[in-house]
Amino acid sequence: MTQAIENSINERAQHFLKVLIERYIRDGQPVGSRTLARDAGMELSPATVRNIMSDLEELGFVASPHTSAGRIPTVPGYRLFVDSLISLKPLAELEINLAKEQLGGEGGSLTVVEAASKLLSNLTHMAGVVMVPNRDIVVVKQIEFVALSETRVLTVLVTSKGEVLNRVIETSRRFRASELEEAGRYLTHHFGGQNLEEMRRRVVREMEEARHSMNTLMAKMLEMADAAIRREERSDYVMAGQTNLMDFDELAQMDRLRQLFTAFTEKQEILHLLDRSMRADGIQIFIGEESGYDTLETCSVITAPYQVNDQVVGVLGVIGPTRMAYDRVIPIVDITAKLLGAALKSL
Amino acid sequence: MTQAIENSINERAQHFLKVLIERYIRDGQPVGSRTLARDAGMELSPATVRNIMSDLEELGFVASPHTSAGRIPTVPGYRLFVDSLISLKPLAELEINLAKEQLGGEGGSLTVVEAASKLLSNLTHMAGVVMVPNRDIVVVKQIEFVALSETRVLTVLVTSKGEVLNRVIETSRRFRASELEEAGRYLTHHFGGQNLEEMRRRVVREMEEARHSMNTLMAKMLEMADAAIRREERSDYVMAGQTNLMDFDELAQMDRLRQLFTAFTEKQEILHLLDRSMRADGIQIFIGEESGYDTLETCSVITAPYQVNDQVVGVLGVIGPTRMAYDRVIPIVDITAKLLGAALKSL
DNA sequence: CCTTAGCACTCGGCGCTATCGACTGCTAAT
DNA sequence: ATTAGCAGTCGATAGCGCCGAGTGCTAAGG
Repeated sequence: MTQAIENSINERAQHFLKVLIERYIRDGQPVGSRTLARDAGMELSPATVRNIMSDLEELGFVASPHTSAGRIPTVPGYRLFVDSLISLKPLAELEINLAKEQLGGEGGSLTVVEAASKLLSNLTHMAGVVMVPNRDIVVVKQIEFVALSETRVLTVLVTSKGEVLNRVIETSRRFRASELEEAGRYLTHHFGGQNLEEMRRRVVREMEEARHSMNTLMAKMLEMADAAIRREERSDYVMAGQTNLMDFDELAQMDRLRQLFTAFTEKQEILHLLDRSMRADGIQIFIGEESGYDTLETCSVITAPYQVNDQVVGVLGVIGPTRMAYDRVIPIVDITAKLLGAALKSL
Repeated sequence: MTQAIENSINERAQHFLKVLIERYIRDGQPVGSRTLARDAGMELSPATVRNIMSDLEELGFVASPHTSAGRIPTVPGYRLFVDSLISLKPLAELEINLAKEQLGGEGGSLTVVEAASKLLSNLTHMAGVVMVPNRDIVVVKQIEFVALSETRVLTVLVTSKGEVLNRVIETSRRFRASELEEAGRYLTHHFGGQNLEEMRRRVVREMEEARHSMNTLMAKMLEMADAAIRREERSDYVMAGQTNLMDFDELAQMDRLRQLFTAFTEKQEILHLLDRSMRADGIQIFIGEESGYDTLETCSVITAPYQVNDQVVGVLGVIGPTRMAYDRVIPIVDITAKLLGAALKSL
């Protein structure tokens, strides 16, 4: 289908579309036929360009804000651009080194995920976001129980990523330290190496069995483990540089901006989007309305999954105005994903 | 000093200042002599009011944006208002019940601190903020070490609030499980019941001693405990309703707004302010420039410490434009602080 | 048939002007 | 001390004309 459209538009028109979009991304103003004729590098008069523009408009790749203004790209225009016209700009040596440095060393108290998020926002001057691995991926390494008081037990789940999930649980009966210890050993042995999802399923099943066999200790322990898992059920993300978005004219209207920032704190919509693009492989680009969320109407989102040992463990990306320097941002997202994967592996 | 100024301004003028501020807070527009004469309820002509206004302006309590506009309150004007003129509006029964409800039950997955923050922002339509207890106050209850791998040990610090601070630490040598266990028991016995600050000091001292006595195990354990404490060195806050601030005209300029939101994510300035007001007792009000931070120039901050068992454990508050309904917000902050204290006690 | 010059037309942006309305400050009378 | 009256200030709004950028269309030329 896209093929059909692409065919219906000749080489020259595509070239003009490309130049137009590049120019618009730079200046942010509608591009007129005169400017375009000059920029395109072909010896064509503005009048001819006007005819081409008319065709492009007919096909829906460009539009004009009003009769006597130049043309600006539409969403399908951007789409065609990023899919087949764009020439990506490789990162400068300097930038790559900077990136490696920031993700490599134990950058102060920042986690590597936070560092990646900041890195994205710094390099792009937009908002950077990194989704942290969720329970489908996180593998349980160890389970411990620690008695806090007569009726309160702390459940500690240690994951393969060195993260620690903990939860305080009220219990109806009192446990001896040795009981807790044994339970921890048992569960670690039993569930170690499974991801949270698998573990959750097994725990539920065994809870059933334990109930029948009237093994109170084990039933209670399973219940506690279950509670600790539930807490981490939903995945989460780390964001940086939101305020960068305030500098873009296209987001200067308060209501838009407010919607956007509300979405950032509510998190669900963004999470859905990130989740979707984790399942797909490779770089994903959502331009304006394509994402399907009203709040992102005037924004584009560029994402890339990152992997450790050939397994996708999360996704990161950048959020900015539809009019963004795709040629620069795409490589940035791409490389950051690779570097983050490498950094995580080395942990 | 304040007394002197207050004396220099007679009862009637104060009344007019009060009415002016109330009116300005409602409408957001400069108040003219005609309106004020009507609102004040005294049988005085606009001309007389103008004379009074002139006096108030001379004293610096009001100012006019330009020659032919009415008057608006200055920071000293607001100060006098909140200090001695204001008539606080008690919360409606309904609102109090709502508040109790939201802070009482285990509101879903929200911590009570998050709930309080949201409550503040909902009731005031501004930004709510709750600072969580820091290491001066948090008391250590228990210390545990869990071996993760040959060279990595998880340090778990359990606090009196049921919070769990943990940190993964690289070690140079390998420990047996029994060693870790014993170390945990020893440290718990030794440092349990102390707050983080005390504990930190002792740990540092004992680290010195241990080094001399060449007790490697103990030295290493102390070092790990120290690392875990350091991580929690800085206090933190939870914020809600930041986006509410986008609706206020006085914050509609992007650069202001950006500064403000940057301050929210950077956190230090806000933390300083909150920290200051935790040391003071009772409700604190910072009007505009009074806070001492440029970013809060057009904002006011109202804070109240909250306590558990007669000991102040944290502080909460509201951030909004200088022109806010102080008469409503002050009681809201006050009551929320009390309710949060109560809610924490019941945990 | 594609390209191009020419031309009429559109429309946003800018600056200028006039008007209106809400105030003030001052003065003089009560 | 209070007040009416009055001149004056200033922001906000609307109207007007002009400029410039850019378009679409038409007709002529390669």
